[in-house]
Amino acid sequence: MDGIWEEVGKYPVFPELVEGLLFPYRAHTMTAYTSPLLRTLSERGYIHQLTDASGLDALANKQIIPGYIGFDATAPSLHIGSLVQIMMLRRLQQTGHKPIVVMGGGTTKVGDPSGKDESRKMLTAEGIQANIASIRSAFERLLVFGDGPTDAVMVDNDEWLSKLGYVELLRDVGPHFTINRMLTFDSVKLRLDREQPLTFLEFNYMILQAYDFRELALRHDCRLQMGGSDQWGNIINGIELTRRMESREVFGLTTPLLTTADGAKMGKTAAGAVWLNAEQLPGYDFWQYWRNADDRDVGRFLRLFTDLPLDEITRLEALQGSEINAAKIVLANAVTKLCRGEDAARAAESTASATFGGNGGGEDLPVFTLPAEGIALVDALVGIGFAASRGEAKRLISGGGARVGGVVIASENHHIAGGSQVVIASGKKKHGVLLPN
RNA sequence: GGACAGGUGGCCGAGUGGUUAAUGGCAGCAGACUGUAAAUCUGCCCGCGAGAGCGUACGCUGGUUCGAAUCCAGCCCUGUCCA
Repeated sequence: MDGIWEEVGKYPVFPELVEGLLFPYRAHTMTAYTSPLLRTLSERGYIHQLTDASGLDALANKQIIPGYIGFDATAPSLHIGSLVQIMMLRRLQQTGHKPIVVMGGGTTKVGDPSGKDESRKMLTAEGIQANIASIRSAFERLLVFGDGPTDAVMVDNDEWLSKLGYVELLRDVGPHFTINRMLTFDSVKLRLDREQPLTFLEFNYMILQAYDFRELALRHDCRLQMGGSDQWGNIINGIELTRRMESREVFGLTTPLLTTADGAKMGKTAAGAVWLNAEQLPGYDFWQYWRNADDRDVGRFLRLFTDLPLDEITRLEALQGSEINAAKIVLANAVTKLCRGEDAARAAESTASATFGGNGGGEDLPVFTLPAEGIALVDALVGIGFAASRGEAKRLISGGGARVGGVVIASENHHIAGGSQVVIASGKKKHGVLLPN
C-alpha cells in the first residue's frame, strides 16, 4: 500500500487525482464518485480508505459487485461495534449489489490479533458454531437473503479453511508472503513493541484471511472486501494474494474507526457491550444507548445507522441545545426498529417517555418480583441488576443514588413494603419495576 | 538448554517484612450543575456484616517469621539476549 496513499490531515489522498484537481482530493467528499454505491457510502461516512477509488467506481457502474465482510464468531451476538459493517452490507444491497456475509468459523479458531494486545482464549469448534447460529438472526433483519442476483448470502469460512492441508497451504500461499512484511503489520508490531506474546497461531491469521478473499473471488466472483480500519492490512493481503494467485483484480475498502465523540470505543457501556441480539440486551437498554448519544455524534450516527434521507438528517443534526434530544429520539427509534423490529422500538419509546416524563414506569422496564412480605431495598437493587453485590447496593444508597417511587432513600436498611407495584431507580437513568406476584 | 528481566485489583502502574484491602492514573457507579448530552467539581469503587469485625486477594505450591505482595525453595507462564 505504500506509495498508493499519502496522508493529508487524517484522510487518505489519491495521488493520481490530486494532480488533476489542484487540491487534495479527500475520500470523504463525494463529488468524485459517479456510482450510487460509492456516492452513498461516501455521503454517509463509511469510507476511510479505498484501494482504487476510480476503478471501483467504474466497476460499480458496470456490474453487480459481490462484496464481503468477515465477522468473528467469538460471542453469541455481534455488538454495535459491528453494526457499521453490517450497515455497509445493507448499503451495498440497497445500491444494487450483492452482500456476502462471511462468518469466521475457521478464522475464529485462530483468532485475529488485530487491535488486541493479548491473545484471547481459544474457543471450541462447537462453541463457534453455536455463536454463528445465534449471530445469524441479526443479519436477517438488515439484509435480504435469497438466491437472486443481489440477494445476500452467508458463508462460513470453516468450509474451506478446515480442509486446507498444511504443506499444500505452505506451498500455494507461503511464497506470496514475506516474514519481513508480515512483521511490519500493526497487529504484529503492537505485540512486539509491547513485548507481549504473539503466538504462531495468531500470526497466521492474516494468511487465512487473505486466503478467504481469494476463495471468495473464485467461488462467488467476489470483487470487494470491506472492514474496519484495523482490517486494512488484512484486506490488502487478500487483494495481493488474489492478484498473484489468480490474476484477478479485487478491491478493498475500510470504514473509519468508530469512536464516540468523547473518544471511547463504540458499543461499550458499563453493563458491557451493546449487543444486537435481544437475548443479550433488552430492547429498552438498546434504545437507551442511542437516546443517550453524545450531541456531537447524532448526525454521524443517523447517517451510518439509519436509512433516513440525508436532508432530513442535516435538519435534525442542526438542532440546537436541548432540541437535539428530539433527534436522539428519532435516532433511537430508527436504529431500534432496524435491529430489533418496530414493536421493540415503540415499546422502548413509550416506556422511556413514561419513565422520564414523570409518573411511574412503562412495561418495558426490567422487572423483579416483590414478595408479599416486602423486600429489603438492597436485595431489590441486587435482584433487579442495578448492583452487583449488596455492598455495592449500600454504597449506591449512601451516595444518594437510590430511589423508591421517585423518592431518594437514605437508609441502607430501607424495607420496601409488599403488596403494590413500585418503581425503583439507580440514579436518574436506570429504572425498574417491583411487581407483586 | 543457559543468562537476565518480569507475572500486583477491569486495564495501566506504584509498592521490596508490619502503619498495605494494597499510592496514583484510566475505565466504571452515584451526587451537584444540566437537556436522559458534553465539560467541570464532589463522593464511591473485593465480598459478607447494622456495627466492632470477619473472609478472601498481589502467577502456583510449600517454607522462614509473632507478622509476607514484600524474604527463601520448587514449579508454571511471559519477554529479551545467547545456544
